[in-house]
Amino acid sequence: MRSTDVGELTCPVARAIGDVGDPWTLMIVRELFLGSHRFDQFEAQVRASPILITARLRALEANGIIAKRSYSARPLRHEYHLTEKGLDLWPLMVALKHWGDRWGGFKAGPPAAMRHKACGHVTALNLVCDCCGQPISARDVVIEQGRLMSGERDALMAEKRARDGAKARQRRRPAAGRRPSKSERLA
Amino acid sequence: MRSTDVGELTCPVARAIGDVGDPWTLMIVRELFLGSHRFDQFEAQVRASPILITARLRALEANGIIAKRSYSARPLRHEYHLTEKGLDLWPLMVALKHWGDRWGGFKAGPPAAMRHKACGHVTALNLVCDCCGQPISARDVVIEQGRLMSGERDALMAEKRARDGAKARQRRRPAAGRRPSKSERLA
DNA sequence: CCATATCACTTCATTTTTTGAAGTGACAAG
DNA sequence: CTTGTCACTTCAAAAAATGAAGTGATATGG
Repeated sequence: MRSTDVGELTCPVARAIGDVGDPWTLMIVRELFLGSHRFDQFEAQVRASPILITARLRALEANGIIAKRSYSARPLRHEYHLTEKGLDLWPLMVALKHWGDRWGGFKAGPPAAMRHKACGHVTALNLVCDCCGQPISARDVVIEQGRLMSGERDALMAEKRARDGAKARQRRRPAAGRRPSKSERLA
Repeated sequence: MRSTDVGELTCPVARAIGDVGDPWTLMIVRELFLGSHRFDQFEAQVRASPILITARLRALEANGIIAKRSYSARPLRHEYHLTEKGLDLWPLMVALKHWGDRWGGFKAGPPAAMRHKACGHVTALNLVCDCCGQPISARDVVIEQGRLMSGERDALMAEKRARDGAKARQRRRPAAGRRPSKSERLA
């Protein structure tokens, strides 16, 4: 399975990982939220080879996360901007920043801050329950998988068991034409 | 630059990406939050080759995100558990789930839900300002980069300009021993 | 005019990483 | 003593990434 194929799983987290769960893609999205829109800015800040940037920008565009906007007709040039789908990745960026701030080893404190326009204060990640407004973290919730998702997960484990069983059976009744084992090769 | 080297940048988001911004790593972290702890569960659910799983688990352990816990002495076997640092990735998972739920193309609604133990209700991502408690999204905040971070970013752009300038100068005063250009190769 | 610069890429040889299939070894259960 | 479980390792072949160079349209300054 390719890492881009994880998006085919019936799990929202896996779907998201399939679309944006790649380091360079995430770095480009970070750049977009920091206000970069042009190819050369991505090249300078993301520090990946141009062929990589091109490929990732095309994929992001194909997935509707960014859109090209022309800013010059002659020569034809465009900028890349986040769509609504792309802007909705903001909580993901905030979550990455929160974790990086806490565990990134910044002795002198966070290298950047987010100021809330409405109240004027510097703000940080604060996740609260949709319903009661209480702050929530991993231990405050239970995950309830729907039938589709749990069914798929059970099937994946069953498939693996079947594969492993078949492999063991074949080992005990070795057929012709297989790869010689290490001990056989050494003999 | 390697994608694992983005963690050397002075940006919390980049640091986080360097540690966990890889599809397989994210998938393993997802599994841990879904309650998987063993190698064969990762193999079945993440669907990556075992060598990949091994490499990622080792990296996660080296980074202090997971810890091995032995559950059987003979044969020696261990499970992998999230440390405090790992558990702090929960908001990241919630952010991925939120985005996947919304944009993953699930026509029949989210395949899984999070129930808040305290209030008993199904909850979803809800980011609020630390200070005033108002919901916040991308447009409600301004990013304020510290000198360290903005200085580094300016330096990166300056370096690129310098490289590009040198490249252009060399093209105009071509030296011996360089790679023949396409037109020269065709002639 | 013409050298220089900007911007958004493309090309390509070499390295690195990943895949997929098979193998290994310790042990447990029937 | 046969079958199965679990946690990996090995390896060749395929795919992806790196790093350096090249391209082409156009602007800008002298």
